[in-house]
Amino acid sequence: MQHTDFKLEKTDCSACPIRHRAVCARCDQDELEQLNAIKFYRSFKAGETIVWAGDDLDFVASVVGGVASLAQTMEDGRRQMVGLLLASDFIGRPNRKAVAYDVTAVSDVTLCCFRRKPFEEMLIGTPHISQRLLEMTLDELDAAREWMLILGRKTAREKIASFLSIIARRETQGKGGEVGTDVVFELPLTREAMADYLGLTLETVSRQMSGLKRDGVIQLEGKRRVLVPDFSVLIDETGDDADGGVLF
Amino acid sequence: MQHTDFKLEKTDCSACPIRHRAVCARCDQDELEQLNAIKFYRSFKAGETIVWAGDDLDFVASVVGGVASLAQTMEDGRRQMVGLLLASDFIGRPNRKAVAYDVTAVSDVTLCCFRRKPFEEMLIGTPHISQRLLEMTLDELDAAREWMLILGRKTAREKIASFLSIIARRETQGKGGEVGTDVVFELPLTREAMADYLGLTLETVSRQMSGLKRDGVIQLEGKRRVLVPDFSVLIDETGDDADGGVLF
DNA sequence: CGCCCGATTGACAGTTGTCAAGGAGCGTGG
DNA sequence: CCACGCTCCTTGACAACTGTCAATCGGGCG
Repeated sequence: MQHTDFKLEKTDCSACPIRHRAVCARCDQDELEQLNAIKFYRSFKAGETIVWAGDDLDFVASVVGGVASLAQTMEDGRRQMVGLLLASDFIGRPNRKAVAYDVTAVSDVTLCCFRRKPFEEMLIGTPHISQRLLEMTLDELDAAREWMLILGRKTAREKIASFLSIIARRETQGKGGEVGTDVVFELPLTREAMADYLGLTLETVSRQMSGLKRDGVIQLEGKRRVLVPDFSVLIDETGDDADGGVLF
Repeated sequence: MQHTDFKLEKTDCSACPIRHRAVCARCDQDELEQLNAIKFYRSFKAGETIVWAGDDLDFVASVVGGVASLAQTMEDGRRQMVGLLLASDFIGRPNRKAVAYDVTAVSDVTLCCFRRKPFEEMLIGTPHISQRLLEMTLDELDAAREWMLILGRKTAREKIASFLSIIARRETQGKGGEVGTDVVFELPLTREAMADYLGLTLETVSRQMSGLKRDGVIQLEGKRRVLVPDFSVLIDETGDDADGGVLF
């Protein structure tokens, strides 16, 4: 999956596509140069594991492009995704080398990695970074809590509708979201990964996708491209309050 | 439920039972005095709502004693707990007055509240607080992710066993955890609240509790007091790896 | 062309939810 | 002092949703 033409060799932050959203969002020129000195890029192919749960990670990183996941696996193979990392999201926990979850490249992924030790030292003296990191962590916590409602209380159909609306919002943000226009987006996950995200089996995911298609809530172009004729209908299917915020 | 004899009038942080674990854990004497100037105590009776989702909260707070919950409710009444706040846990999000979830006193609760505005200002210039808050938020995020595995992939019986082991760990930590000794603890939640925590119905919770009791995994003294004759048997029932860390 | 991976669909089973009845503990008031 | 009512909990019968197992489909690639 081609996510970007960002060059690994290029190290100038000012050209970085996530410059204004990542952990470095509030940094000034001087701070960017400090970060620049401790950073390096790494890429992973779709399906590759970035780190296994329990292993040490010598860096922390921002996702520059592509999609990665955090997941836990039980002894008997049951799997639950616990984080879906898109562009600008942060990987790794400061002051703790050992990672708690398997980190996997869902699509081809490029990371902007910061060597752990100097990053942790910088964190102490650079409020622009630590404040931004706190804010991002609080956002992730909120997202995790929305996700918990989905996992604990929603029906399979509501889970799928919720997932589609979450992806639609993320993928189309920034792009012109004209009211009344069809919403079209690409699913970044296979049916199996969707199942891991939603606490379902891939068969149930497939059936519910077919059901939403049969009922005209969505249309499919191929397996991955989704078209939503009326977004409010999709929202109704999520089970959430209709007034849960402005659309786009 | 009597959780503490901590006096609301007493304002000296050095006598505070959560002094070394809360958001103020790393503060020096001077910083404590600054916090002291902007703090006040509030108490809530079991069952009382502290704030409703969507309302504004003019303070942030630490739980001094008792148990509170964060929960979301769907239009049709389905409810999912998304946070269980015990002593030293933090309530409220800096720089955002509106709360996202219903905050409820599960037992009688005492809060140490900081007026929002001055706390937010202090956060900027006091790394001891912001660093501790980041650490606590990361811990909460990890807890939320463990919880997501429980909600998404575990059976009803595994959910109950997982919940019991989580509570046992929290309630008995600090107390002498002699290996081989029976573990005894008090459930802070009703069956219905456990159901909201675990994404089950209260009937299923009740049935699984009875099942674990029938199979000798736990014993019940009354409805709320639980005795675990062999903690490793309980761990087996959670479905987690046995080597998931040292007990206690 | 044939293989392989991901996706779809069907038949059936099993876990959990729903609806309903009843029990246990506790405080209140006659 | 005991009956009553209340809340919380337990248990049963049945239904429904989702999982399991299995067969098949379709597109991409060697």
